[in-house]
Amino acid sequence: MNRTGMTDAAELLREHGIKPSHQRVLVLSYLMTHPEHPAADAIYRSLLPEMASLSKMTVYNTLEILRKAGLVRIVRIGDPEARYDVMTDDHGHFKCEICGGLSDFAVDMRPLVSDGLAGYEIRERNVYFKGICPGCLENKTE
Amino acid sequence: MNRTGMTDAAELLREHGIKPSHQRVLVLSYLMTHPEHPAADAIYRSLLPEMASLSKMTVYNTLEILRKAGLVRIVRIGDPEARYDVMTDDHGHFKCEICGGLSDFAVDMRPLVSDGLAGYEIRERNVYFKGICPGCLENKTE
DNA sequence: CAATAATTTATAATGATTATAAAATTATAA
DNA sequence: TTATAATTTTATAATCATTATAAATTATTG
Repeated sequence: MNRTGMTDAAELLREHGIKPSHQRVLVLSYLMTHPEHPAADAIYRSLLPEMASLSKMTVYNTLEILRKAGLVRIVRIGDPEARYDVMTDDHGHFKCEICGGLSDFAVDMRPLVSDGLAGYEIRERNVYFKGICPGCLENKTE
Repeated sequence: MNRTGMTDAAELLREHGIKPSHQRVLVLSYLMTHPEHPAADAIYRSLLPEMASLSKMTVYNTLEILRKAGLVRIVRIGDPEARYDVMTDDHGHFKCEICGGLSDFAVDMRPLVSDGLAGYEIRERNVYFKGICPGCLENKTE
């Protein structure tokens, strides 16, 4: 056991039956330490300095493996590109329509379960709001 | 005033300052009468028999105009393609991971507003669940 | 009707993602 | 260890929804 993001990620991969290759550990630990929900391309570009041989295809492959294992979730709000979110407790996403920024907010999803879904097997609950973030609101009034 | 979907759509467009061209009325009334949240291409293909000259570009243009006017909302869950939803009261979307079907369910979004969003201007609230619909659950156990 | 603006259309371009297969790495067995 | 097989990574090309552009059509106004 170790306190660095790196080995935590490796352990997490092993726990989910995924071989912790160098590239996979890089991708997962990047997601674990970057809460801004990066897109595949952003992850790729950020890791390139650390690993020049990295291919974007590997990033896509890894993200798909992580998604299937339930370790990450895809956040798709408005933009054409998918953004990735390490699975933690239920939380909502706020997308600013001006700066495009994506932030988390706490949300209790239990009261959402409605009678309209009797007979459905719910596997994932997502909440996202759109609007304007405090920073952009400030710029508008200036 | 008239009871057909057609003229209702035309009126709705006028109320929102959008000139109700034949193609725009077709697209909007199609959305109003088809609750399955069709994608742009599905709308296009469905309307082609009615209007052979229709271009897919017009469908995209119209959907963007409707979205800007707040008449429709984009639903993007998992798939690469956007699906469109006429704006009604707040409701959630359930996406079946097996058949891909999209259905609505009632949801009260008011209790969702969390203290974490103080200072944010919320313009749109979305809730979507993923899982397996009753039909696909039945097929699995057979 | 003529002139101008708005809308629609056809076509090409973009860009994120996926498919494919070759190369490299890692695991397995002799 | 060495050969072989399996897995993973990589490079390249293909796909597909969407957007850009500009020409053609339609509507509007003087």
